[in-house]
Amino acid sequence: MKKKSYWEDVFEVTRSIPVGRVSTYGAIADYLALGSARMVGWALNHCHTSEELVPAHRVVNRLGELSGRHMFPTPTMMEEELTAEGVVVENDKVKDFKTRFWHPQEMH
DNA sequence: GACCTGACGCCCC
DNA sequence: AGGGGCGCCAGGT
Repeated sequence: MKKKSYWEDVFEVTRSIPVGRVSTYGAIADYLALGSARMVGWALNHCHTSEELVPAHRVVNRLGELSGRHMFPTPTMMEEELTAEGVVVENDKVKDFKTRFWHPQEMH
């Protein structure tokens, strides 16, 4: 069976996140049955290895916090991108995160 | 080959 | 409600 590297799956799911919506490491990990949300963060950390652009800024932790913002070229880039897409970011946290939350299950 | 760290999450106090 | 600790998988040193 052809088994793509799990980070490829993470990239695909991440790219499937609609504009203006956000997802969480835990949701993606649960959807892909990775068993650990850390693997999602780790995979996105190497998202630059993928030739396809990965909207990693749409992935936040379970609290809706931009925990990965410090890993971007600039700490404010993640917030800028989200704001540009219509997502309100307040104090490094997604406003109305509960409403903005998108689960990979929805695309199926 | 062993130990430590990491873009996290859940349980307990 | 807030803070701290343990568990998770993989990679780097």
